[in-house]
Amino acid sequence: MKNKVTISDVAREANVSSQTVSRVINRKGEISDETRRLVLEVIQRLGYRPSSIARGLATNRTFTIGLVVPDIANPFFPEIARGIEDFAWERGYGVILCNTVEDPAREEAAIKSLEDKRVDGIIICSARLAQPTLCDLLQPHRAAVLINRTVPSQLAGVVRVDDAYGAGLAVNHLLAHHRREIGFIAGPASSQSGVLRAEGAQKAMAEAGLAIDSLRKTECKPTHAGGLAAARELIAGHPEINALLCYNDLVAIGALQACREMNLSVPQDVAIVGCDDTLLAGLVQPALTTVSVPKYEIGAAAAGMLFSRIAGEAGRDEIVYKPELIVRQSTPGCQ
Amino acid sequence: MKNKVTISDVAREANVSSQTVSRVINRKGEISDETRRLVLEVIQRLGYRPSSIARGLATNRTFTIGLVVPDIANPFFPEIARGIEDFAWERGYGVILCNTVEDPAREEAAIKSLEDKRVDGIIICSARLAQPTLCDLLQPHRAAVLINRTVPSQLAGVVRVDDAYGAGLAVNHLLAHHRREIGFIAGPASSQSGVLRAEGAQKAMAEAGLAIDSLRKTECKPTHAGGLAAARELIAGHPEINALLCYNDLVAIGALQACREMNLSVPQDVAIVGCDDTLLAGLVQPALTTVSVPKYEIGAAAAGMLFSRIAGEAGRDEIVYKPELIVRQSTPGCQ
DNA sequence: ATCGGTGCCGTTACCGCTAACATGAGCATA
DNA sequence: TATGCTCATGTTAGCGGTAACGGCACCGAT
Repeated sequence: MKNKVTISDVAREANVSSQTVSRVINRKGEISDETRRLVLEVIQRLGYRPSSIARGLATNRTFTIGLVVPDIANPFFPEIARGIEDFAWERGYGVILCNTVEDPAREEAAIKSLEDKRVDGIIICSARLAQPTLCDLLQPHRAAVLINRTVPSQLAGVVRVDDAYGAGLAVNHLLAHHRREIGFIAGPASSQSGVLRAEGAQKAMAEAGLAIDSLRKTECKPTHAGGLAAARELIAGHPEINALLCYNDLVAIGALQACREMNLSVPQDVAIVGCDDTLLAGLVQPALTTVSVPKYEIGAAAAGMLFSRIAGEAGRDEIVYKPELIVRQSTPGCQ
Repeated sequence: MKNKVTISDVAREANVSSQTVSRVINRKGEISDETRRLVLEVIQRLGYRPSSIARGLATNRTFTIGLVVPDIANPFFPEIARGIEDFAWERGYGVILCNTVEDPAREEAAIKSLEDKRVDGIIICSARLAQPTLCDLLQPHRAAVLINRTVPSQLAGVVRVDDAYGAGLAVNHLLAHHRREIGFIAGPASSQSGVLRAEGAQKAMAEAGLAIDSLRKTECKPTHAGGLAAARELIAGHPEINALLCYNDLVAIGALQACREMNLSVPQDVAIVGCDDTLLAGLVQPALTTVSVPKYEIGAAAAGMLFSRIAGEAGRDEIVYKPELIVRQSTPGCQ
């Protein structure tokens, strides 16, 4: 690596002050065409690239945002990340990616480390931290947006899916096909989405005149393996179950596998509903009925909201997407 | 956002010089226990967090690396990204993620923007740029590692899969089951992996005494849709085809769908082999025979190599993983 | 008494850039 | 001629840290 060309090198070579060079780069203030051309030529010739870190120190802006996700290998998140990154890229922003691997300590450390890096804002997907901790961590950031997690709006904007509604859609679909013994594999207890979906499901059950505790519920890791284990256990404990509502598609696919192992056919013996409509859902056999959410759009919306907040503009501080039920082969009613 | 606490604030409050505070933070030089305790207490009390950007300017190190991938939404990359991020995280490094969306101009711009951000090193997955351009872009970086792309070793380390070998495995498997009319859906022409796999496949064909041009080859985007379109076309043009070797699992799943549309049964009429062994491969129906590569390990190895190069240590500058053929239901021979 | 070491800490200068103010030329106006 | 404006550029002083060096007290050895 050669020594980097600095702005003073350019200034010296072009025989102007470095302030003039700075003005040319940032298109600020008045510059004669002649000087501008000269400076640009020298920049080109020397291959000068301004240090965004020095600039960041001087301006207190880094043109970088932080993105915190539980696990980018979970197919729910890459599309969101794409939505965010595309939006940010167009505006000249970079994105620092942090995985928390479902570990609250790492989540906390990640948010702090982004603070150290002086990012202009952060987006946290599916935060798992307790509310007071989360608020404390959000506080020092210039701007923040949460995805699928709520928090007082002066601390962060929120982009979320109406999880309760989505769960209601799924439950009503199952009830309509006479599946009343519904098991709910709820994902991590720390997931707000999981909690809201449980509430939505229970509400739908209640509205159908069923006892609220008629929903068999269990927790699990939001992975294929987690779903497999949870489904085995839930079905073993409640053999009457004829439908499973799952935290996400991965969990649902784990449940699918559990059914296969137990010689239960899907959807005849057990109907299965996933969540998120990831690529997987349409590809497994039987194809998964799932509650679909617009992942890329959520990412883009979150980025948009973050930039508004960075700019200090007052805008909407909550965007709610209505999910949609995609009926496929893992539940009855698919023609 | 409150004003950030600076090192001078801490110094003033603790009644020492900021240099002393710096020494405490960085565990450099000799500090009396008493002073250390005092300083740490003040840091704690004031909630001081050193600005890594100011530090970066002073030390010329940012503790940040760049990661360039074609598309994080392609299931091949998130696991690699996880391998990299985990490794980096443990060493106190952050990762800036850039998607190129298969656009060479964006790839180029991304590599330059990472240079501007003064990352300590970059990892580029599946670079699609032409060799001279790529080399020019690598040059100014302190350290670089490429995944599945080769380049002179003083410019970058390389972690790759032996693609030719993997393609050979797949072809030999097909030939062993009397599939000689093999179509190859090669992915983007700019993908070095695609090119190497084609060579490996052709070599295996030749070794079996078949004409080298007996491999029907076509290009496509590395996506589900790309595979679907390419398979339709290839099969329509060559109805004798009884096996398809695909660029990756997504493409293979597209091909699977094309076969379904054309009423060709898999594997009886057409055998299909994917590549990468992503989560999808085991979940689709029929489950996909695929050439498996250790994605997480590749990511971790690339990060390890990058840190060695950042530290200026001479180490191995090429690591090659041998892929493995996972036989599932989309080809004959799965019991 | 002098010297050299070492433990502890402060001072100064700079990293590469920009904000804010200063300067000076040229020109129209009073 | 003096005044005030605009335009184009230079100068100064940081942003928040660290590197490099310097200073001083205290100690044992000569």
